[in-house]
Parts: sequence; structure tokens; C-alpha cells
Amino acid sequence: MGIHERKEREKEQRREEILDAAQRVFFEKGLSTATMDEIAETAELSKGTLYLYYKSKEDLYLAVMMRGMEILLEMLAEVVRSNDSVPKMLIRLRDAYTAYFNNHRDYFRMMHFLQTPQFHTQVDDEMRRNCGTLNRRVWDLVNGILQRGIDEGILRNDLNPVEVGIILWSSATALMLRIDSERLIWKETFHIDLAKTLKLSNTLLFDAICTEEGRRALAAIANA
Amino acid sequence: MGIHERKEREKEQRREEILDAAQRVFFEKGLSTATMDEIAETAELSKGTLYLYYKSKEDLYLAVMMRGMEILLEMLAEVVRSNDSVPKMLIRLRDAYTAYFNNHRDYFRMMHFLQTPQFHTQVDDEMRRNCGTLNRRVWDLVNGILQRGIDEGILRNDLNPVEVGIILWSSATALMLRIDSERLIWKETFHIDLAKTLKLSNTLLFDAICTEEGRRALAAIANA
DNA sequence: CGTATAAAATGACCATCAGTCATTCATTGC
DNA sequence: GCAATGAATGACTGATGGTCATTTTATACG
Repeated sequence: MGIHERKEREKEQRREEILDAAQRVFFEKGLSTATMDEIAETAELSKGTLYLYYKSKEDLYLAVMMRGMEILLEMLAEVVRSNDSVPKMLIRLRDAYTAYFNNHRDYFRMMHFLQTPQFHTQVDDEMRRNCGTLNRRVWDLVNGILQRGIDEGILRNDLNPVEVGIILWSSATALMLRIDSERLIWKETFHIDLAKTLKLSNTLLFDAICTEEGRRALAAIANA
Repeated sequence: MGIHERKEREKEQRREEILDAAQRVFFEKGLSTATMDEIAETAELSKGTLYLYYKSKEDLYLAVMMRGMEILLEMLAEVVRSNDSVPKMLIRLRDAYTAYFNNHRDYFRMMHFLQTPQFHTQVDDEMRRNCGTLNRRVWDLVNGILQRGIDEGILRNDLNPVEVGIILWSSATALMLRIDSERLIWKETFHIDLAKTLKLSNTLLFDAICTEEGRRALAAIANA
């Protein structure tokens, strides 16, 4: 009697179909401008059905956002799996995040809605938990590499790897946000290429957190 | 016949009264949860009247936000007027921004709504222009100091002061946003005090952008 | 004064949209 | 077939941003 199982599968599929539709609409319109009616129409379902699968509009938004976080997590995990040297991995982590920013811009934007919660409705608890878990996995991954860097004498051992992670991640993200929304302004007003500024920021920070040995290793990679 | 002038004054006063009311409501509820009806009631005016003075809810929001930017600008200008040495001014700029973050948290939050535009309605052109002007004045101020730092041999002359400004500002802001919304999470999950992380981030970056002379000067101030 | 004119303020009203729920429709098990 | 289960529907509600015909207030003038 696999009927129950099939039903479960179909339900899961519906959830995904709704998510697909929501994604298309949110990517195009953003959270506030998108309407549940439009998502319903895109999904070829009635609005009521959406609410059988998701608690609220913001819940749906978070669900789409988590797809993006999973992609990012996978990209970072891929770097870790490579099992390169720590300096090489640092570079590759940076490149992976940059690639995510460039190739998954829509998801990237959604992720930074989290920074400004101010949710209008209550978000489903499970959704919030899952979100936290995913986030945590990304951080553990980054922290693991940084800890290894310290252990191997590549990174300064007077710094807390978690703090270093926050600093690297935050400043990269802040610059990406600026690139996303103000690239032209800076180009025109100050003749600044923010993409280069992002690189510079990374370089300065890498330099600051490395030991002498780490800096040599990074320089060697850069020259390769 | 000063009647016209008085009328103008009264009109300006109304605008301010409305702004006061909007500020109270926005501070308490945030943009999306605040309602024009509540602002009207707080201002002891009818909703229609609000629209005689401001084009839209978002327009009003921006107007409140600009009050906050003016406060920040004044705090920074005060530092510049002090005419201290460049290293001292860098420290004081950092402290001024930190003080702004700590003492004007509500305004700080509003400013970072700008980063995520996604405006729902069209914002009044003049409002947008004024916003841009204010923003520009803040940047010019910071850039001026950094340029002076380069001229005086305090800051590395191979770096563009505008780029340095963006990097310093962005990373400080990013950490502040995290402090504002995730302080407890980081405390509990990783035993990290994000306020210290903010300081560390600043220190690392100051170190990275300074010449040897600049670093000595900063160290001297820190030890004083 | 009292009336005409202009300006300011009002609040009923409209359109939009998130979210609900009584009803309808489809599938399954007998 | 036919009940029983549960998935799907869409008309409806309430909230809310924004509008505008009307009313109120202030001023000017005879």
C-alpha cells in the first residue's frame, strides 16, 4: 500500500511547485511588491491552496531564500571538500562567495532581507529553525577552515577564528550590497570600481589576519 | 504684511509636527508595521492632511531618516572642526560613528533601509535629491580626512582614499547591523562579544591602511 | 460687521491585498 | 456505486495606503 507514500510525494511536489512560482515572482518583484494572487496565478493554483502549504507570504519568502542558502552552502562545502591547503582554501572561499554573488544575485539579495527582520507576520517556527540550522552550517564550515589556519600557523593565533570569520564575511557582504545597489553612483561620482574595492578589502584583511608564513603562501598563490 | 510669512512658518511647523509624529510611530513599529492612520492620530490630524505635506508613507519615512543623517553629519563635522591630528581624528571619527550607533539606534536602523531600496511607491524627487546631498556631504567629510592622512604620510599613498573610506565605513556598518540584530545569538552560540569584534575589525583595518608612521601615531594615542 | 475668496483640513470612500473558511471536487476504500 | 477523507477553491473580510468632494477656517474687502 504505497498510496500514502505517493500522496506524500505529491504533496512535496506541490510544495516545490509553489516555491518555483513564488521564486519567479519574488525575483521579479521583491517581497513587498509581489502579491500572493500573482504567485497563485503563476503556480496555476488558487490562493487558498498556497496557505495550505505555507503559513504566510513571508514564510514563502524565507523558503525561497533557503534554497539560495543551500546553494551557497554547497558551493562552500565543495571548497572544503577539495582539501587544498588553507591559504588556497581561503582564496577559493572568497572566490566562491564572489561567484555566488555574481551568479545568484537574486538569492543574494533575499538573504539580506534577513539582516533587516522587521517581519510583518509571525514566521513559522520550523522555518525559522531550519534557517538557523543552515546559517549555522555555513558558519561552522568557515570557522573550521580558519581554525585549521591557526593550527597550521597560517593565521595569527592571537585572534579568535570566529571573530575573524565574522569580520571577513561581514565586510565582503557589505561591499557586495553596495555593488549591487550603488555601483553606478560610485563609478560616476568618484570613478571607483567597487568590485576592485571589494578585492582590496579582502586583500587588506587577509594580510591583517595572516602570519608572515601565511602572507608568503598567499602571495605565492596570487603570483601563480 | 507679514501674514504670508507667518503662514509659511506655520506650514513649516506643521511639517515638523507631522514628522515628530511619524518619527515616534516609525521608531516604535518600523516602516511596514506603522500605519498612516496611527501617524495621523499621533499628530492629531486627519490622514488626508499628512498627504498635503508628504507624498507617501515612504516619503515620510525618508524625511525622518534624514533627520538622523543630519545628526550623524553634525557629529562627524564636529570631529573635523576639532582640527586634531589625522590619527587622532580617525580615532574620533570611529568613536563618533560608534556613539551614533549606540545613542541613535533608531535612526541608525532607518538608514539601513536605504541599502535595501525596493521602494513600493515612487519617492518624491526632491526628497531623493536631498538624501543624496546629505549622503555626499558625509562622504566628502570622511574622504577629506583620509586625503589629509595620505598627504601627511600617515596613510599609505598607494591606496585611493575614497576606496579606503568605503571599506572602513562598510565594515563598521556591517558589524553594527549584526550587533543590532544578532548580538545575543553570537554571545550564546560562540561566546563572542560583537562589540569587541567591531573594535578588532577597526584596528585591523586601521593597521592595514596606515604607514609605519601612522601606526606609531595610532599606538601612541591608544596608549595615552 | 457681513460677505466673498482662498487656503487648510477633513473623513468618507476606493483599490489593493494578505489571509480565512464554507463549500466543492477528487481520490480512495469498501 | 457510495460514503469518507482530504485537497483545492474562490468569494469574502479586514486592514491599510492613498484620494477627493466637501467642510472649516482664515483673510480681505465693502
